[in-house]
Amino acid sequence: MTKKRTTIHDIADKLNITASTVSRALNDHPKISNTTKKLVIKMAKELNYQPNSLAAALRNGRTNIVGVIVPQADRNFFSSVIRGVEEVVNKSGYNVLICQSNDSLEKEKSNIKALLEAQVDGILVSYAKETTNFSHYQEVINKGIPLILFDRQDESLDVDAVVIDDYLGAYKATEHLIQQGCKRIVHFCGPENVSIYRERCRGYVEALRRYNIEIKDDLIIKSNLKLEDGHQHALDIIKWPELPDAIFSASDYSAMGAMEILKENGIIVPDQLAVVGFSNESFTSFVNPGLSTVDQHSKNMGQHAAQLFLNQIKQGSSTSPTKTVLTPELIIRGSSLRVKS
Amino acid sequence: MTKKRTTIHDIADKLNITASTVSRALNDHPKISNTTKKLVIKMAKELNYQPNSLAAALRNGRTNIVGVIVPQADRNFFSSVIRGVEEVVNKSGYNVLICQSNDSLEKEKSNIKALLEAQVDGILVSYAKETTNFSHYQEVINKGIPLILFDRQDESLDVDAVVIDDYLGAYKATEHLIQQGCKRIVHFCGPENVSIYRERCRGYVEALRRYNIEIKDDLIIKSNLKLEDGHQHALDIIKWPELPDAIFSASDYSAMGAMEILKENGIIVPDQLAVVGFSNESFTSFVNPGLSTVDQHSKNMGQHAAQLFLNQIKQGSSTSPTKTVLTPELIIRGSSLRVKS
DNA sequence: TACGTTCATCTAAACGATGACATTCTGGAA
DNA sequence: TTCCAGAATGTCATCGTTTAGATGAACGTA
Repeated sequence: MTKKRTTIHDIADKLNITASTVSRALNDHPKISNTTKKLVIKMAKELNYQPNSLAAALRNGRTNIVGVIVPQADRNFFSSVIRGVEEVVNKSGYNVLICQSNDSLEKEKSNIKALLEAQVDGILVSYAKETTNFSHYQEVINKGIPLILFDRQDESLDVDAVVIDDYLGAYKATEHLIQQGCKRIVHFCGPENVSIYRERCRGYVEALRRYNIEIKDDLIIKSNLKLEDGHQHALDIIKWPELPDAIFSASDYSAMGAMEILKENGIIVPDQLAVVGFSNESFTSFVNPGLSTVDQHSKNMGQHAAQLFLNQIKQGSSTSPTKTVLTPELIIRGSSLRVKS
Repeated sequence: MTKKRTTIHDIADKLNITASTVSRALNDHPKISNTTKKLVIKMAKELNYQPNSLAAALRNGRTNIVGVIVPQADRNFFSSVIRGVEEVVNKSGYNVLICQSNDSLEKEKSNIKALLEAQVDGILVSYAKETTNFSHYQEVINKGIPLILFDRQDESLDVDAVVIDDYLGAYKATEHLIQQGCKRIVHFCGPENVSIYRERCRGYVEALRRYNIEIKDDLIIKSNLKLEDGHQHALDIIKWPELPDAIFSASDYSAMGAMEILKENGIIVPDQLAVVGFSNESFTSFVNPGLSTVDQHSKNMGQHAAQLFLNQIKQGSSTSPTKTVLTPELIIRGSSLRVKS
């Protein structure tokens, strides 16, 4: 049935040498003669030898696995980040272990636990919306395992991070709406504990201020930013005595949800009410009108995060954490483009 | 800096017992007295003991990791399957290692290699569109590692599989179009080496036959089924001397691509041309008109696949492979619903 | 008292790869 | 011939956990 796997000992026996020589030959150690190396490699092929990475990992404390925790892998943004990470770390011989937190703190904790137990060599995280307490990360740091945050980061944690300039993205989006003639702009604002949402809100507020538009608290709607939240907010909004003339949502999903309800109720987007989302999810280009949004250069972010990890591995724990900020890009589509008249 | 991790030996020393007793106590071995167990567990907590799963894995040949290979993790269908798998296997103490093949045979091979090297306890795969040769799977089987195929399977491989009844899904979709009065129905047909696409094509053909509609080869368009392919096909179609009255696409993406071009060219969906896709991607409900499609009960499929894996683990390699077939569900939206007149 | 049982624990050998250190061998310099 | 340097390989302990088999203590029984 299950054949016993070949080990370096089997190879050694066949060639009348020792396992350590085989090990060194396979690792291209300089002190092993070329003839031996060739013999070993040939025999390894012949016996269909597959290294047991567990044994190696146990011995030298490195698994060559990096763990990535994302809220949801089926978001275009996160899956692109993951692809970026893979691209970079694969080249250095690492594999990627993906976990989903479903935006739940509990799941995130258990993910961290699983990754630590699997002895990954590093952990890249975009934390859950629910996460407000970071003690579980402290354990990662204490263990000396490289930790890199991407997209969602926290100032209280002194670790490497890659983020986009959410402030700038939101500023650009809001400015664009203002330039389209909008004055009463609603903002769907995400959970306060997540810094990206605080920043997006700040960008929104700042743009209004710069253009001398009054900031009204009741135009800022706290939201969980899911599709259904968008539905609900839009249902509320259409009951207001005076309709706003734009929505800037911190997420494409809630923006989409709002658009659906608006359409159902005969409110014309963008003429009566312009909409801008955030993330450049793939569906934003499918819908009609196309949903204006902010692209986050996701793959780039993944590559950056991976590079930070590799740097940490090389240099040991770096002196001071590196915070990389990428510049987002405003993508203008039909949902916010008012016909000049 | 990096503190040395506590091992069972540390616990043993503190309590003046041996490591083997500690190991057994932690594993709730029946021959260990309750008092010792309690002491060990208490001390383990005190020293913040975290088992080294690598060592355990090396010793007993099981890693408690299952590998899942999907073409693309950001497809709603696949990410739901993954969630289903996770749900089931987590309960039995397994973790899930996700790999993406990007529909490339080479990447798929390297994924398999990586999973084997990581010594996963089982592999669940939906193979790449490019995959026509299954020798890399043979190695998995030879090693005695449980292999389960989902969604995309191959009859030549004698392994457990969970699929939906693609034939039935396609039949229902085509029948629905016929009942809406369509007679010239185009089919976007995926690569022949992938059985699900063969089956979908068969369902399409059979429905036409049953309703005595002539099957015309030039209405069956071979496609890679991406968004861009849909664009291209639609561009071709609108140049035909006689427009078809419906498209049944084996994928939501190519269906979407076609809809975009049709709209741009002023062709009204569904009145002039009805469209049905396949997979129930999340965007299908966002677009206008909503895209009719076939739901594949993805989470259910993941749960089933995971269960098959667990069964194999329990029973050793099963006598004869189990093929589970789930029933798909036709979801009718605006893109295929013609107003009765 | 001698002996078998049972229970709780200990001993020691794995699992497979690695690397510091020890050993052997070769050729060349003194 | 002797000695040494350096190249190539061997020895052996180690990573942390698990487990078959050995050991020993406590108890009951004849």
